[in-house]
Amino acid sequence: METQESGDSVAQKTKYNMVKEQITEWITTGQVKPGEKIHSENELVKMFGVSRHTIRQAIGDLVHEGWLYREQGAGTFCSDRKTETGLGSAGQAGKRTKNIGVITTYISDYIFPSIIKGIESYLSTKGYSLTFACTDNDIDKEKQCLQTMLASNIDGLIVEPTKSSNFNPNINYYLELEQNKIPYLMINQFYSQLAPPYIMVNDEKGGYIATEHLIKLGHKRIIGLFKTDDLQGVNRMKGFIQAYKDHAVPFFQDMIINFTTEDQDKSLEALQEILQKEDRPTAIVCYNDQLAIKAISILRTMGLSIPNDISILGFDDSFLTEASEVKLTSITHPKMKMGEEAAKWIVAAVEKKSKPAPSIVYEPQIVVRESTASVAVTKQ
Amino acid sequence: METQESGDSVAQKTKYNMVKEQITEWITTGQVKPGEKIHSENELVKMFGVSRHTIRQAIGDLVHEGWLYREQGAGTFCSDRKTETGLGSAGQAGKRTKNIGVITTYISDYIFPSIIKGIESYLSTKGYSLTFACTDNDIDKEKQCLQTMLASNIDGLIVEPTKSSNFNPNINYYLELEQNKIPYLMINQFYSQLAPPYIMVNDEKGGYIATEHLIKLGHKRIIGLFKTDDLQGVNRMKGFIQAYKDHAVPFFQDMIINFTTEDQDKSLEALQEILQKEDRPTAIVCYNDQLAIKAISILRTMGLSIPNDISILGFDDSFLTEASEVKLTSITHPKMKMGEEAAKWIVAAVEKKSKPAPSIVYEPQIVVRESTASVAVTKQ
DNA sequence: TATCTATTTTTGTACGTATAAGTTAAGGAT
DNA sequence: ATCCTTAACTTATACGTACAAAAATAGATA
Repeated sequence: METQESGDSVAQKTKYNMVKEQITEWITTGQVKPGEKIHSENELVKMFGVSRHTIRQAIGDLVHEGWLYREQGAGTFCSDRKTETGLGSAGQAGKRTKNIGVITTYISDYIFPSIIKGIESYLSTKGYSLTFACTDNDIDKEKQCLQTMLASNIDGLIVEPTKSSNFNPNINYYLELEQNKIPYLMINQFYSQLAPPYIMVNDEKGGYIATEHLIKLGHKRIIGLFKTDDLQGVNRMKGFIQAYKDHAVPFFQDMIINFTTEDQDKSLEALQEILQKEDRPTAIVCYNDQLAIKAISILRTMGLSIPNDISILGFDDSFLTEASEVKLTSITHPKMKMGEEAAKWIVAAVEKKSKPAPSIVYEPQIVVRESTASVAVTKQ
Repeated sequence: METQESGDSVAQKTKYNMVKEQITEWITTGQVKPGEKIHSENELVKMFGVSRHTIRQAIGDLVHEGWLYREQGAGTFCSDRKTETGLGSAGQAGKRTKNIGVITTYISDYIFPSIIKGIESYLSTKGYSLTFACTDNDIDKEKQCLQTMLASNIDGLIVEPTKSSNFNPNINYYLELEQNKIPYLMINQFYSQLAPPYIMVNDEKGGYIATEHLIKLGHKRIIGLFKTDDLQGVNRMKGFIQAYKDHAVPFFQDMIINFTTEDQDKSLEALQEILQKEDRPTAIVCYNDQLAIKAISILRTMGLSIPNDISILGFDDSFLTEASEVKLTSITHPKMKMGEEAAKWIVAAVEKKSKPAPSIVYEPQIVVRESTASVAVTKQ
């Protein structure tokens, strides 16, 4: 054996160390840039004339040291490891909390539990814990939530924006997150002032296909109930109006009833009034299933039958669509899947600081059940 | 239909992950203390019946995560990574996280969002953050949740026990909490092996008054559907039987249909069978509103009218009681209030370590709606 | 007793093989 | 052109083997 001297703080002359040195050289000399793919394991096996096991050991080390990251089935990539050069060697000292914050507008409401379940189920498989807060759609409470999140040491944040259609006074907290290099992701809606990464549903299209469905069934007087303090409601309303336009159905301003978090009940009163008029509408598009269920309850007390007298349609395709006797036609929302993908996104952003990972927009679909029918059946 | 599945994957069931879990368990439960040597690789090979490669992969991961360190020729040792958690209680330099952990069995299910909302709303007023995890009523996942909680620095823990009627193998984690002077509180149910502080509903009384209500309406053949893997279901069943006894109504064993988390659907099939018999029951007591709604759906398909042909009754007085066309008679559950009081209790326990603060038992009440009626109206 | 030596134990490096699981891209059907 | 299936590619897991290097142990010797 001849490996005696060699001064050695230069890392022992093991094969896997030589591979490591070569790969780090590629990175430090810029031959491989952040985000770029390096050679596959099999290629490296041939290049270095060593076994795959040795290559994997080298790459595994470099992943732990922050030089590279791997994606099963895709390849091994160079990471943008400028942030934590110190932590890599320090090791122990770094507080590896593995903690993701989640802020939603509501919790007890019907689709949020599914979203959170999706987030939680993914995070738990990755050993992350989930710190949760909700704003009750109140911007003061959002500020408080953001402060709490910043005080605890979260590695990433998933936010559902509060009152996204209004100006948001808490933008500076999000900028603070950016400064601290804490990635964040918005779901369902986003603050246009920020241009953040987001995962959401194409709500405008949802509103469009919902309304189009009714128009194609022959309806001409369709009422829309929309929430206007978040972008989901505003976008659904946009699609609603667009469908009217595209199909050349006469549209009047009083076919839309707007409401906000604070005056939700008044919208139902307004609906009741309109239904008592002479030429009452033949269909209703509701902001979501929850509102639709309430509307159905009112329709019942008024002695109107669904869908014979009037068609009604909700959003989010929640379990409520099946709870009522008349199964509710609705527009899909990924819910749990959205939660999972949001969690996946944020973990990826936390672990490999380089990857931008694009925003996601889900295309909604209509699920036709019993609550909508052709206007032909009704008296018209 | 509802896209439920796919939520599981308990940290992926790879062999090396199982080895990792076992070793981290030794550490978190204090069976191996910092500086102590763990079993050698060859011993672990025999213990787990896996190859040395697999053992090395598991240990390698744990070394990178900071749980262990290795010394060639000497062995593998537990590292003293308690620097952070230890400091937390010591209070040095005051990084008061003010963090409360919450573990529930479910999240998307109907009453849990309300409980969590109650907890969150109180904690936020006190400046605490909430770290959340759920077990899906699976003891393996409960173990994982407890590990994650112990790894992050929580000041207190609120737990809804998983499968509380069975023996629980994770007791040692709760004992570890006690050793670390981290207060915890159980809600809805509790592990009798532990005698912990708890906040729950008198479920036996709930089962009793529910059944008594039906008996007083003249029903004599009342079916009970109860979940038997948690104490809530078992206690409700106890009350059910007691009511039969006290009112001297003939009781037969086949008047009870039992089910567990895993075979919930079979109970509904069993119900359907019984309903097709000659002397079919005139009333049904359901474990909770969720099950009652499903049962109602079955009754509808069988052409049975509620409450004329059959009375039905649920538990928890959830929003589901109002969602259906026939409003559901149910037994109250404090839900959000329970969450608030649990949060209040745990914050008090964290801030003034002296106060024991007694356990709380809520007395349930019956809310009579339209789904139960006197047997006189029916044919009998 | 103290010290050196040989043996054993334990981790480290390195090779081989096989199968599973995820991603991507090409090709075919609609 | 669009959607779906298939195949090829890539990483992930898991089994096996062998030998090297460092430390601990036991035994022999001074």
